[in-house]
Amino acid sequence: MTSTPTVYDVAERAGVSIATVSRVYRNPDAVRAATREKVLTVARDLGYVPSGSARGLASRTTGVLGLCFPDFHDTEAEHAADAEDGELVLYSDQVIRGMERAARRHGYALLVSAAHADQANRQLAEVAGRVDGLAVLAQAVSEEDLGVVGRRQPVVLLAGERHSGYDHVEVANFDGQLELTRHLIVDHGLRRLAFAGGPADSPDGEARFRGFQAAHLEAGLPLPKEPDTRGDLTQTAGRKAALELLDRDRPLPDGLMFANDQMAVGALLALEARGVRVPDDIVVTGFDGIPLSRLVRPALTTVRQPTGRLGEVAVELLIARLQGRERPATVRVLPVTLNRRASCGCTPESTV
Amino acid sequence: MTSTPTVYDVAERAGVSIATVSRVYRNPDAVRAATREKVLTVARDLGYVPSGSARGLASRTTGVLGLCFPDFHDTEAEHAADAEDGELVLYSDQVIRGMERAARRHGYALLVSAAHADQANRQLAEVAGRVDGLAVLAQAVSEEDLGVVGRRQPVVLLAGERHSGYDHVEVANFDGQLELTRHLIVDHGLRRLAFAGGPADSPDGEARFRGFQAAHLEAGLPLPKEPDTRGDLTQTAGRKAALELLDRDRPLPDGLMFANDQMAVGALLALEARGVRVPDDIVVTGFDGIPLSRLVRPALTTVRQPTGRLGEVAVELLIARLQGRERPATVRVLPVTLNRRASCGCTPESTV
DNA sequence: GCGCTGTACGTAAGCGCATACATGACCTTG
DNA sequence: CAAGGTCATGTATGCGCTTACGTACAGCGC
Repeated sequence: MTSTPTVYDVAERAGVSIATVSRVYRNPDAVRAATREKVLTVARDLGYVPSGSARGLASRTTGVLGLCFPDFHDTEAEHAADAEDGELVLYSDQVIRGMERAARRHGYALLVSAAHADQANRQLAEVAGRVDGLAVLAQAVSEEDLGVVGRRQPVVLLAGERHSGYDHVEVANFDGQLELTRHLIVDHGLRRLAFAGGPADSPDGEARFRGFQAAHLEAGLPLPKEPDTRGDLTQTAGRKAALELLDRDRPLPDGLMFANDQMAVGALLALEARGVRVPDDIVVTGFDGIPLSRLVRPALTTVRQPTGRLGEVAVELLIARLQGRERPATVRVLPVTLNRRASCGCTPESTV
Repeated sequence: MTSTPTVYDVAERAGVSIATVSRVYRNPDAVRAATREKVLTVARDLGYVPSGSARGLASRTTGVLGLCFPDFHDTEAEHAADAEDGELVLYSDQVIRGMERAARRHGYALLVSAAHADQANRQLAEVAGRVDGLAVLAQAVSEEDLGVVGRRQPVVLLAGERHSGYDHVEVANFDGQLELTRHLIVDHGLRRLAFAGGPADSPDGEARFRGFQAAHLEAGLPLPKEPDTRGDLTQTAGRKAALELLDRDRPLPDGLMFANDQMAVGALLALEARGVRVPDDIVVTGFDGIPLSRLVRPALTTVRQPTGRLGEVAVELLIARLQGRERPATVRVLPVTLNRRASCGCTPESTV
C-alpha cells in the first residue's frame, strides 16, 4: 500500500491542473469529454479515490447523515449468542434500513452509532462532527448534548419524547392502542382487559396505555389508572407478565394487551405452557407489527407501525432542512394499522 | 443556525491558541487541568463540535469503518409495506449490528451503504473515500472496483466468493450442511432427500449443496448432481419449491432440505396448507438459524451461523491491518452449530 | 483588423484541524 | 546564579480538496 494518490498525482499524470481533476468528479459537464476520459483513465490506473475528508472540509458538507440509536443489549450479547436476540433489535434495524434507503435515494450515506450510555456525549460529538444531519432514535442522547449538536446541524428525533425546537417523528401510539382496544371491546364484546405496559419512562409505552384508557372511557367502562403490570418489553418480560396476571386476577381477564409484540409473544408461549388457549380462553394482543407477530401461532393481533417509514421520514425532514427551507420544528405522526389475526379470535388459527 | 464555531472561535474566547484547543480533545493530558476546563466550558457555550472532515484531513484517518451490502428488495419495499419484508434483511442487519458493536468497541463508527447495482462503483468510492477500512458483504461490489479500493485501504470480504489477495470471512457452509444432512441420514435413517438450492451464482448456497452431496458420498448413497430445484432464497421461493417437489417426486422424498431458513419457512407454510405433516410425513430443514426458525411451528431444524460474528471478525481483521501488522490475506471460517428441532423430528412440536 | 462573448482550463486561496517545532516560564542542580 | 531540563503553550505548516476568479483562445460580427 503505497501512499494513496491525490488530485495532484492524477493531475500531473493527466497533464491537467488539480482544478480540472476536481471538476471531473464534481461537475463533469464543465470539462471537455476528451479531458474527462483522460482524467478518469489515469485515476483508475492510479487507484485514485477522492478523500471524503478533504472534500468535506472544502465543501463544508459531508454527504452523510447520522443515526444514533440506543443499544439495548450489549451485555446480553455475550451469553446469548444463540438465544433470542435479533428480535428486539429488529426495531432499530428497520429504522436503520429505512433511513439507509432514503438517504441513498437522496445521495447521502448513513453513519450509524449505538449510544452506549457511559460515553454517549463523546460519541454523539464523534458522529455529529461527521454528518450533515442527525437522527436520534428513542432519546438515545441527553437533552443537553442535543442542545450542543442542534445548534450546529439539523437534528430530528424519532419516537420517544418530544422536545420543543426539534423535528420529531413518531407513530400514532395512542390512536393505535385506542383502536385496538376498541376492537376488543366493541367487536368482540370483551369487558375485562388487562394491560401489560413497558417501563414507566417509555413515552411510547405510556402513550399506548393512554389509548387503552381512552377506549375504556369511550365505552363507559371503569378507567384503569395504571397498567396492570409492567415489563421491559422483552419476551421474557412478557412471559413473566402473563404468568403474574394469570395468577393474580381471578376470574381471568377476557384479554391481555401488551405494550409491544415481544412481550405478547412471550406471553403466548407462557400461556401455551400453562394450557391456556388463545383466543378461546383469553385474547392476546401486541403492538408494533414485527414480522414475527405474523408467524407465531396463533398469529398475533397487533398494531402495525411503519418502522421503516420512521427512518424515511427522518431523512425527508433532514434533507428539507439542509436545503435551507426555514420552517418551525415539525412533528410528524405516522399512521398505524390494525392487524386483526388469530390471537383475538378474528381469524381461524390455521390461516397464514 | 449561525455559522458553526471552529477551533479559532473557541481559542479566542478561551484566550488560548488553537493548538491548545485541539490538544484538549486529542491529547487532554498535555494540557493543564484548569486550561482544559476553561476550553471545554467555552466549547460547550459556543456549541463547538470538532469537524470530522478537518480532523480526517489533518490526521489522515477518519475513525470510521464502512460496510457495503447488497440491497435485495428496494423495489418490493414499495408494494410490500406490510408484507414479509424484514426477514431476508435480517441477515445483513445482523452483520451491521455485529460490525457496529465491534467497531464501537474499537473506537470506530460505522458507515453503511447498500450497493444498488446501477451505480455501485460510484457509491463504493463514495464510501471508500470516507473510511479507514471497508467490509464488503456478499460480493456487493465488482472485482474491478475492489481493485481500486483495495490498494487504498484494508478491505475484507464477507461471505460470497473468495478473492485472492483479500481477507475473507465466511461461515462453514459446507461443514454445516454436511453435518445436517448426515444427521438426517444417520440419526433419522432417511434415504431420499431433496435439496432446494439458491441461485447458482450464490457461493454460499453452492457450498451448502456440496455439503449435501458429501453426506451422500459418505453414506454410500447415490450422489445428487444438482439441487432438485432452486429458488431466490425468499419465503415465496421456498413455498414454490416445496409445491414443485411435492408434485414432482413420487413417492415423496423423506426430507426437504433448503438452502436457507427463509425458503424452509415458506415451505412449512405451503406444506401446512397442503395438509402434509412435518415431520411425520416429511422432514424439513433450513440453514442460517434466523430467529424466526425457532418460532415457526414446527420449529425448524437448521444450522445456525454466527451472523453477528461475521461483522465482528470483519472489524478485527480491519483493525489488525490498520494497526499495520503486515500479513498475508487471511481466510477465517466461522464454525456453525446444528440446531435440532421439531421439523426433523428431534423435538416434540410443542417445545419452545 | 478590432472588440466582444463564451468555453475550457489554470491559479490560488482557503476549509478546520493536527502536529512538529519553537518559545518561555519555572524548576533543578552544582 | 548560570546551565540544563521539564512542562505548558504558541507558531506555522500542510493535509487534499472546492471554488471564485483569472486567463487564453476560438469564434463571431462589424
